[in-house]
Amino acid sequence: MENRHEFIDPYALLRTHGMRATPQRVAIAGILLRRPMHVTPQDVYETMSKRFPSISQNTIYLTLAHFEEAGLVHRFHISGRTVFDSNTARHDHAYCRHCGKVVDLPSSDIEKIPKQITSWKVKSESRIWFGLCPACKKAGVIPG
Amino acid sequence: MENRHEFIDPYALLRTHGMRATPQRVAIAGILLRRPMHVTPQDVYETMSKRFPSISQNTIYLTLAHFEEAGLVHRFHISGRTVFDSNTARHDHAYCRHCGKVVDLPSSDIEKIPKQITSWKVKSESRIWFGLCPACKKAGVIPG
DNA sequence: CTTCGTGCAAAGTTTTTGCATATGA
DNA sequence: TCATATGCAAAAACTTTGCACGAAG
Repeated sequence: MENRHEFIDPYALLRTHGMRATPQRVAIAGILLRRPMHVTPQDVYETMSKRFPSISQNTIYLTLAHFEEAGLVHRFHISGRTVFDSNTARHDHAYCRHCGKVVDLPSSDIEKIPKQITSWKVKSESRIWFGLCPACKKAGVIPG
Repeated sequence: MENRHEFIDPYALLRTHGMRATPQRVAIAGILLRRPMHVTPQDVYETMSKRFPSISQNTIYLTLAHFEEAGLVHRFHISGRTVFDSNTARHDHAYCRHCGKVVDLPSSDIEKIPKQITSWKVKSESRIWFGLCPACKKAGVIPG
């Protein structure tokens, strides 16, 4: 979160962003504070269910949306899946078509906005490389 | 389809790609042959339903998958939606966060594959610019 | 005490699957 | 004829919504 890899107290982080620090949120923040930094809502739900067996999907989605709004995570989409990324700095991604692994890459050189959309209000840009990660490549997997 | 803007006989196109030319497929090919070139499965379903009231989602999905496999269209994802693109040449996209409009852009300069993924088998790359199209920008819309 | 978060349950979307019938080549 | 497409129906996966209770501040 916020690209800090050192320890951050989830409770304090929530409070400084004006969010109530419930046990569920502290736990979700704890997940997002560590690597891997790319999780789907389902990933979070499964992890959280171990510690909070009665937690609801609703709580996961609402909490992730709050975190996003507070700027603590970024939401993006790869291959139809929603992914939350605790690395909020501008960067590109590589995505393994077989195992779904996501890897951060430095952002491409900033290029000027294409002339076709100079009349747009451009907010962001995303670049994704698709392929097979070394493990899946080695396994000879032939993805769809 | 195949970046041809001139008229192409959907029937012949299907046959030359080894696909049976059913009325449904001919009609779907007809949709994809014209602009706008970006459609979701739901778009296709709604359009097709007018002419084939009993057509099923199943047929839409299977047909689009066949077209994709034949190389007649490309499938990609923007903001969590599946989009089929009849422009199969390499290119980038701009996406309006408010109205969902998709615009083709020339592809970015081909850059060398990032060194972090030189051990991957890279298959493709996608770049999307997000923002507000001129109409939505003018309307003062403030998207999420 | 008051607001906000949570759990529960239901519904909405999108996509996939299974199978019997229909049809193009 | 016969492999393949289609329609129908159900299921699966993901996400959103509404509401009453409970907990944080």
